[in-house]
Amino acid sequence: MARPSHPPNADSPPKRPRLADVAKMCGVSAATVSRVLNQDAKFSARPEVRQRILEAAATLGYAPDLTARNLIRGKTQIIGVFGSPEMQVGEGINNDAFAGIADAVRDHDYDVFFELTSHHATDSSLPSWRFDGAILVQAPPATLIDDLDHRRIPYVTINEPVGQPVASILTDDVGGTLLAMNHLADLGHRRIAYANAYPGYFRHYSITERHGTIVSFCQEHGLTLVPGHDADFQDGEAFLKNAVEQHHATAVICYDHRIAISVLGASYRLGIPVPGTMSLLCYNDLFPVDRVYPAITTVAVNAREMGRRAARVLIEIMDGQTQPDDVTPVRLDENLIVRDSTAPPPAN
Amino acid sequence: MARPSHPPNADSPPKRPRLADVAKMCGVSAATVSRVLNQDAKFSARPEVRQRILEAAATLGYAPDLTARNLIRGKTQIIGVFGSPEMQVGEGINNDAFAGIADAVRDHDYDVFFELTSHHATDSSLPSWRFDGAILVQAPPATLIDDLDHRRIPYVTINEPVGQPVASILTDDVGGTLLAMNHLADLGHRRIAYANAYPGYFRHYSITERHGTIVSFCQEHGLTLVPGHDADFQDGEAFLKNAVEQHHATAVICYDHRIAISVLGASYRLGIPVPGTMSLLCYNDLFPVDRVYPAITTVAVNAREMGRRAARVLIEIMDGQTQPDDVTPVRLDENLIVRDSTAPPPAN
DNA sequence: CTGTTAGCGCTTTCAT
DNA sequence: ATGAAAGCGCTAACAG
Repeated sequence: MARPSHPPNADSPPKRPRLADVAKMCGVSAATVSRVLNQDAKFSARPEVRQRILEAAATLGYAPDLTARNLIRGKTQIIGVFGSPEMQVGEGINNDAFAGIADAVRDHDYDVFFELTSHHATDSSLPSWRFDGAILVQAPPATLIDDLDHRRIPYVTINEPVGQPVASILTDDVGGTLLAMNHLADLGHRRIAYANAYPGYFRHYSITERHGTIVSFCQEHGLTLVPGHDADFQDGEAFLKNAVEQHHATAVICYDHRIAISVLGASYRLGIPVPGTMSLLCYNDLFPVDRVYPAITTVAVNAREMGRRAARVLIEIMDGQTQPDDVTPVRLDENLIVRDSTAPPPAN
Repeated sequence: MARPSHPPNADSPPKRPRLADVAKMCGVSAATVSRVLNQDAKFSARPEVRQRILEAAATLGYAPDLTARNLIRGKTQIIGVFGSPEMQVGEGINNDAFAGIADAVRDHDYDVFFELTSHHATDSSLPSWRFDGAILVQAPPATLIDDLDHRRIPYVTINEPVGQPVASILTDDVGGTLLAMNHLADLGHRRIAYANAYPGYFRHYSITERHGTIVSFCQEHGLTLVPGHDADFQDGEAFLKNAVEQHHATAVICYDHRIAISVLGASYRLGIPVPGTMSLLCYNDLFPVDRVYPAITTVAVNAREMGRRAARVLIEIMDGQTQPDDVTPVRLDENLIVRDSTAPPPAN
């Protein structure tokens, strides 16, 4: 049983109505229809004609072909958002960054699209699309960057210093790490462990920045960074057996919230009280760090603000309000949010 | 230090090179350039000419204007993905659904874009763009659906039965709920509590389906569903005080993983052993249900497969391989994943 | 092998 | 107040 509107042997392939169809139906020219439908300001049509056009358009179900409109206008009013091929939209801070982009764009006449299919079988990296601007979230493929440069499409980068963007928004991981380390040092911790990134994580400057800052802080302040800090994170229990049981760390810093949750789960399995025996702290103030028990102290990356800033700068440039003279990389502060998982080390 | 490529006082606004520019530079026609650059199969150019064209294009930094190409080809090869205005891309099962869409599209000549800015200040709901097809993930605004119908753009819906899609992919919440209930009943639970959705959640058919199925299962099997099951979820501790401490439920089902995490955290604060005193079970097999302690038993919605199926069907229809005769709503099975948070009720 | 020509569907002067 | 006409940049017949 076929749908009435779509007979299988359709003599008339359901073709979308054109501007000319509406014009013909009303006995006016296409130009007039265009002007009426676009509510052209400096133009008034006879009410009777206007009415006829509106009705005809509705009857036919006319909708303009945006491809044609974009061609003649020379722009699409679309901002493309791109990430690395491995990137998950819901992963880590990305979701917040997107929300920030949406915040900034809300009152402007732009649409924002995120590409879901980063890696293509096809050769060309840019999609069959024309963007007026782009936002790059975390290391997109080099070919994409080349393509953007090539096509003279302005772009800003979030959380990744690549290409020749018109602006670049980063987060101050060094500063955030210092907040965390000072917090632990102030509490009296002297033996620290660091649960580094998962091996599967794509390389990111935050990995080296966080680790490097922790290492140097410990050196400068005479703290002990127990072995294992430079290995990829594999498993919560193995990590704690080494770091806490064997090397007596009293505080564990995790590269991100996911690792922290795994470590916290492992602490229960091994019977290590948190924060009694071991304090726990991680980067990324994301679900579910504030809902687990104990709630986890975190270094918060303000990803939403990063998204906002990025989109705002890009829009200013696209609207011609700003010249992309120099790329001034913005570094946003990170915050320390102290919760229940950090406390002074055990007395013994 | 200004960028060499972008002198601040540019007399020549950096205009993108056109096909004609390349043609002129090579002393050939635009058509020839087009054919060479598009690697037209049934066409061979003199190697010398081809070489000249390639070089000229590279020199000028030529990239085709996709808007024009799309106009003449009459299609964009783009699939748009839309969600409700409130929807977060990283929220719940969305991320998996997107991954599934990407899976399916990978080997096809389509690009997929997700709209990040659902609610516009402008009147028109569809962006200034032309899609060849669309995938709707969770109740998009009615105006969008009208627009799609209007523009004769085929679309499929995921997890939301709306509009007149060419296909519709749903999940079998009734079946999943029965798996969960039977599991608890088999373990010997007789007093069940249900932590329903947060008030902020946008309405979704799963809310009524899950709740309704639990209610009727309890009735039919003589189980007690303790009070509070029809109220919005507010707070883990308040919920447990009522459900477990006051009404002696031995098992708690949560509408989703987020609520389950809150309830689990509250169980620690209130000193209620899980699963010793109270079993815990939730929908959505998402981070971090398998990493917390105890790992949570879940009803898994296969969102990735939903995304795959949706995209696959849509592509088949867009490629003309399938006629959208009747919309046969697909209902995908849910799975029960038993972990450590469910056990027989206490003996007393 | 390659150039010429005719549009794709719409917007926008320039006339009337 | 409205129509005619000229493209936007590219591609695809159709010639040669």
